[in-house]
Amino acid sequence: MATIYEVSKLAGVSLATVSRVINNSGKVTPATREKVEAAMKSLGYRPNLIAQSLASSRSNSIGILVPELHGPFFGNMLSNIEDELRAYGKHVIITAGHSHEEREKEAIGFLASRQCDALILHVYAVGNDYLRDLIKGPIPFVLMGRNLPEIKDGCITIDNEQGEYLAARKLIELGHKELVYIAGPLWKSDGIARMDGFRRALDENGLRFDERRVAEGTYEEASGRRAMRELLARQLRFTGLVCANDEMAAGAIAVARDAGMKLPDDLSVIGFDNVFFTRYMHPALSTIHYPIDVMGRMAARCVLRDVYGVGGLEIRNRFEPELVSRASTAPLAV
Amino acid sequence: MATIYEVSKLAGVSLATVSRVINNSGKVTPATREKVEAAMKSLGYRPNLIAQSLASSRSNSIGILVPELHGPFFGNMLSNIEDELRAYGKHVIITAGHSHEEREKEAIGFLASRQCDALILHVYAVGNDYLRDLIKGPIPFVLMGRNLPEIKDGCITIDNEQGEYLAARKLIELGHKELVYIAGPLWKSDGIARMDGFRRALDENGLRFDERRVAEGTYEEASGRRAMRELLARQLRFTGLVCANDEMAAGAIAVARDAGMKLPDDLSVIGFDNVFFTRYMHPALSTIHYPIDVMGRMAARCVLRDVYGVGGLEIRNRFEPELVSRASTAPLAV
DNA sequence: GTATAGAATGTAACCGCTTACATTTTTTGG
DNA sequence: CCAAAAAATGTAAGCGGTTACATTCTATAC
Repeated sequence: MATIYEVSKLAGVSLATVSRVINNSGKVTPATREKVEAAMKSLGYRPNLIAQSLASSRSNSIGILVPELHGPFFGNMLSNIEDELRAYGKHVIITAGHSHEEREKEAIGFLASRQCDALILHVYAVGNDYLRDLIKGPIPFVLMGRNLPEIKDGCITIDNEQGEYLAARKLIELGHKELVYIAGPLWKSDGIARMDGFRRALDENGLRFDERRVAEGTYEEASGRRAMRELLARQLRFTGLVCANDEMAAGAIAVARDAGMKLPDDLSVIGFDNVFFTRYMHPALSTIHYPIDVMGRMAARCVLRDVYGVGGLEIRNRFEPELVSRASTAPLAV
Repeated sequence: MATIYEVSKLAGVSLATVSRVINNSGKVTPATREKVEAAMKSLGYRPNLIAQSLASSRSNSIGILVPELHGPFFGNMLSNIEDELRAYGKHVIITAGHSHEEREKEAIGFLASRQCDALILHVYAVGNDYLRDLIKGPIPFVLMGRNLPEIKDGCITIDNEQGEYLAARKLIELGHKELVYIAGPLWKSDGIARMDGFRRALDENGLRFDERRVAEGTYEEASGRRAMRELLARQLRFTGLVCANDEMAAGAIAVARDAGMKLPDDLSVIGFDNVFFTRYMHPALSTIHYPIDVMGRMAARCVLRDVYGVGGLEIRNRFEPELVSRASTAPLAV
C-alpha cells in the first residue's frame, strides 16, 4: 500500500499539502491539487484510516451495540443506521451484547478503545448508573429504546406501555374478556412497560388482572412455545392472547394449534413489534408497529448532529406505537 | 484516557515493559508485571486499539461484507461469525454491499483501509477477475457462497444445484407433475445453480422444462408476490411450486391464497434456505436447509487458521443442502 | 570474587497521518 | 517597483503504541 509519503514525493510537494487535498482542508492551488490527485491515482493510494484516526483522534466510525445480530428486529435497525451514516461518509462497527451485563460493558469498552467517535447503544443489562458514568466519559452516545433523563436529546424511545395498552384494548373491543398474556422478560424495562400497558387496558375496562393468566418469556420464539404450554397446563379458559412480541406470538400460535385451537376462531392473537415476518404468517398477525427502522435513522442523525455538526436534520426522539390490525384478531364468536 | 506513557511512569518502568505485559510477550518478572498491572488498573487504562494497529500493522479486526444487514438470512451468519471470532479476541467490522458492484468494491476498499487483518466476503456483484486481483493484494479473505478455484481452501460453499434438485424431486415424488418455479435473480450464481437443479429434477423424471412456468424474482418477498401474479396471469395449471428462497415462497403463498388456493391441498410449496420464520408459517414451509450459521463459523475459522495461526480447528468448506419436509408439501390429491 | 551467559529492562525509531506554526510565494495598493 | 498582507506550501512535532537492538541486572560456574 502506498503511503502519503510516496504520494508527496511523486507529486513533488510536502506531506502537509497531500494531507490538505485528501481532506479538502486549507487552501491548495488547483494546479497542485491536480498534481497530487494524479499521483494518488497512479499509485492507487488510499489513506490509511487507522493512521488518520490516530493522528486526528477522529475515526469517522460509530460503534453500534445491539443485543443480537440475528433475528428479525435488530437487523432492520442496523441496516437503517448504516444507510444513514454512510451517506455522510461515516462507518459503523457493530457488536452484540447479548443482554448480558459483562458482555455489554466489554463491548462498550471495545468500541471505546476502537476510538469510535460516538456510540449507538441498545442495551438492557447495564444499569442507569453505569450509563451516567459513561456520560462523563469522552465519548458521546445515543440510547435506543431506553430513556435516561440526563441525555434527553440523545434517547430514541417509544411508548411501550401505550403500545401494549392498544393491543389489549383491541382484543377487548372485539369482545374478548378472557385474555392471557405472554410477557417479555420482566427484568427488562420494556418488558415491564408492556405488561403495565396490558394491565391498564384491563383496568380501564373493568377486567381483573390475574397473575395466573400471565407467563413470562424471553422474547424468543421458543419461550413463546414454553409460555403457551404453561398457560394451557393451567386449564384456564381464554379466547384472546396478547404477546409482548411477535416471535413469542409465533411460538405460542404453533403450540395453540397443536392443542387443537383454530385461529382466529377459537383464539385471537396479537403480537408486538411488527417485524417483517408477521405478514407471512397465516393468519397474518395483528401487532403493534414499532418503527425500529425510522428510530435507527434518528439515532444516526443524532450522532450526525451532535458529533459531526451536520445541520438541518429532521430528528424525532419519541415515537408512538400504532396498532396494525390483521387477520389473527377477530370478534369473539358468540 | 490514560496512555501507556502514564502507566509506565506510574509503574516506574519503561514503555517497552508495559507493552510487554499488555501483550504477554517477552519476559517480564512477576514482580514488575504486578506493578504494571496495578498501575493499569488504578488508571483505568485500556490500550488504544488504533495506535496498536498502526504500530503493529495488525488490527485484530476482521471485515465482513454481506449483501444486506436486515432480513432473516445474513443476520444469522453475522451472529455466528462474531461469536466464533470473539472467542479469540478478534472483532468484526460489518458493512453491506447491497449486491451492487460499486458499493461492494467501495466497501472492500473501506475495510482494507481500515486495516482489517482479513475479510469475509459474501458478494455477488463483483466479478471473479476482481477477486483474483484481490488475492494479489495484501489482505487475505475468505469467500462465502461462491467458489473461486484459486483459493479453494478459502471458500465456503454449498451445492445450490443439488439443493433445488432435492426440492423439485420431493414434489415430483409426491406425485406432482405440473410444477412452476420462482427463480432467484438469474445474474447471481446461486440463482442460476438453483434453477439448474430444478431443471435436472424435471429432466430425470421425464418432465419437460418450460420457460413459461418460470418467473424470476429478486429473493425478496415482494418479488415472490409479483412472480406469483405473473404465473397466475399465464393461466397455467399447476399443483406444485418451487421457490428459490423462503422469502419469495412466503410472498407467493400470500398471493396464491388470495387467488383462492388452499395449502397444501391445491398447491404444494417448497422454499429454500430454511430461514427461521419458515417454522412460523402455516402450513409450516418445507424447504432446503442452508446451514448458514455453521458456514459462518467455518469462514471465521478459516481466518483464525490462516491469519492468526490458530491450530486444531475443525473446518469444512463444502456443505450439502438437506431437505426439510414440513406441512406445505403434500401428496397430489387425486 | 570475577568472568560470562542469559534474563530483564530500557532506548529510540517507526507505523502513516494531522496540524500548529514557520516559511515562501503571490497578490495588492500606493 | 516595493512593502505589506494574503495565500500557498513546507517543517516538524506529535497521536499511542510496537519492537529491534542496546544496556543493565542476575545467576551460574570456576
